[in-house]
Amino acid sequence: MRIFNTLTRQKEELKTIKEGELKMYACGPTVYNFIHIGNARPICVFDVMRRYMEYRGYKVNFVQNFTDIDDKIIKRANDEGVSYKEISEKYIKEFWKDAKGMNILEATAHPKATETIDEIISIVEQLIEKGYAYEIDGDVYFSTSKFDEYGKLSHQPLEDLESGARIMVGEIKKEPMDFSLWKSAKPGEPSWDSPWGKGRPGWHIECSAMVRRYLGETIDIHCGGQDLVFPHHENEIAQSECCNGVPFANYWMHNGYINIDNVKMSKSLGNFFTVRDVAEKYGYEPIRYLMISSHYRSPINYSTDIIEQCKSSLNRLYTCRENLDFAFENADYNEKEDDKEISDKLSAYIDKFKDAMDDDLNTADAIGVLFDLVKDININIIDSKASKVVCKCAMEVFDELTGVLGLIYNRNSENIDSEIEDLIQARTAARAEKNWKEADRIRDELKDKGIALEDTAQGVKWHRE
RNA sequence: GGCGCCAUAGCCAAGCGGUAAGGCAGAGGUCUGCAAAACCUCUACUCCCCAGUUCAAAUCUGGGUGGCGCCUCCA
Repeated sequence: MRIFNTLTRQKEELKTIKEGELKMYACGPTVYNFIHIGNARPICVFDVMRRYMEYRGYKVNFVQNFTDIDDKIIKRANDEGVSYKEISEKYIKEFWKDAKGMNILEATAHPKATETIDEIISIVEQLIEKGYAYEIDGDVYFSTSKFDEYGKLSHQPLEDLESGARIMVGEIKKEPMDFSLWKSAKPGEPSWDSPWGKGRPGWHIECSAMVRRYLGETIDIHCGGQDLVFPHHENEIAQSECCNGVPFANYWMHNGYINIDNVKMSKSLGNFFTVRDVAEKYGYEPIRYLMISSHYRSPINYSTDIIEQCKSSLNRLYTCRENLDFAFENADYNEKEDDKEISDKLSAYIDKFKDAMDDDLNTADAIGVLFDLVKDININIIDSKASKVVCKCAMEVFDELTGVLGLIYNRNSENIDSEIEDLIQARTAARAEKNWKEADRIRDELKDKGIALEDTAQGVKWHRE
């Protein structure tokens, strides 16, 4: 497998530290609001990465954090007159509702910043001890000029970064690019005891601490959105490598943005759509589909048009899978002469799929393979009355590939109500009598109940809309 | 100013040196009592423009044009 490494700006063969094992970390959301679809991108993309690596036989140790203490959370808590914890817990719960909706698998661990305070303090102490950090009135800063390699991820020398640096009001630090490791508590703010008095962690240090605690000093892949390259990931490297004296992450994967009218979607710009709102209108499945329908490093321009197209595309996949079930039920058990030939042909799609995924997680190409498979299934299985053996094989290949992408997960497998069953039977009877008017009336009635019917040579097929 | 990215049909999107995948939408047809689904055919002589390299370029090089991002919290 080759992946594009932001550190070297090229595609590299992925070699994990320990053969057959993968340690990956992805920066998670700051939980002060519902997630927007820009946040959904890394969540979906790296979920696919994790699924694919597991599919390829890796034991994946995947950690994704929650930033549950931060200026924005505190502000929101103050605005609503509740504790910061009420805010963070509420939005972690909402996060999971959306994540489950998008078929995101739980990572190995989902640590919270506030539960990693001791590890954070330990790293800050070590950084001060080694001369990389300094304390001023209860605040602790990292001294960027002490780390020669600062800027290696964003490929920007420190001097260039400095020219654009700003100093926030109230910050007292030695140099403009120095960043906060520990913030002293202002009156009324939540705080933790530390060697520098009461305070709370800076943003960047959390990830360094959670990586070290849950994955160790060096990990295989660190993932996140492109907007985290600088300063967040740059700072994580500085902290971790200065503290631990070993490389922090061997590979860095960064996903592209979701744009609105070609402009980056972000909470600060206010041009965002929450996952919840989009899901309520179109369902969660098209959101996931959208995220993996183009290469993870390319920008995606979001619009209602696009999400509707995704929904239609997904329908083709769902229909195929349903037809496959129907074909299997109605197939005869007898094996046929060309069964093996068809099965081998179907299996060939797996290799094509892997080729696409091995090339820097080319999910767009992989989806293309999936649609080729669908066409093949439609022609050679569903329309050709294939044997049960072949139907089964097609189902396995289909489920295997869609499973890696996490697609096709909300299938209606629940039993049909007896009332609806009666209606379908009544309609079948009407059709037998060529009473088309009554048959169509029942079909319309079922449609109103959300049940769509299809008359096939093998009988009536139904699905929920 | 520094560092990058992108430009492929009406829309979305692969391809990254060997003669334009796939999906959505649209048109016609097959099947059907009518539908639906599926299938078949059609929909980019060409990949923003101009040079160059090459037997061969959407793919490489140079120069334009247009759009975007990071350098401030952000996925």
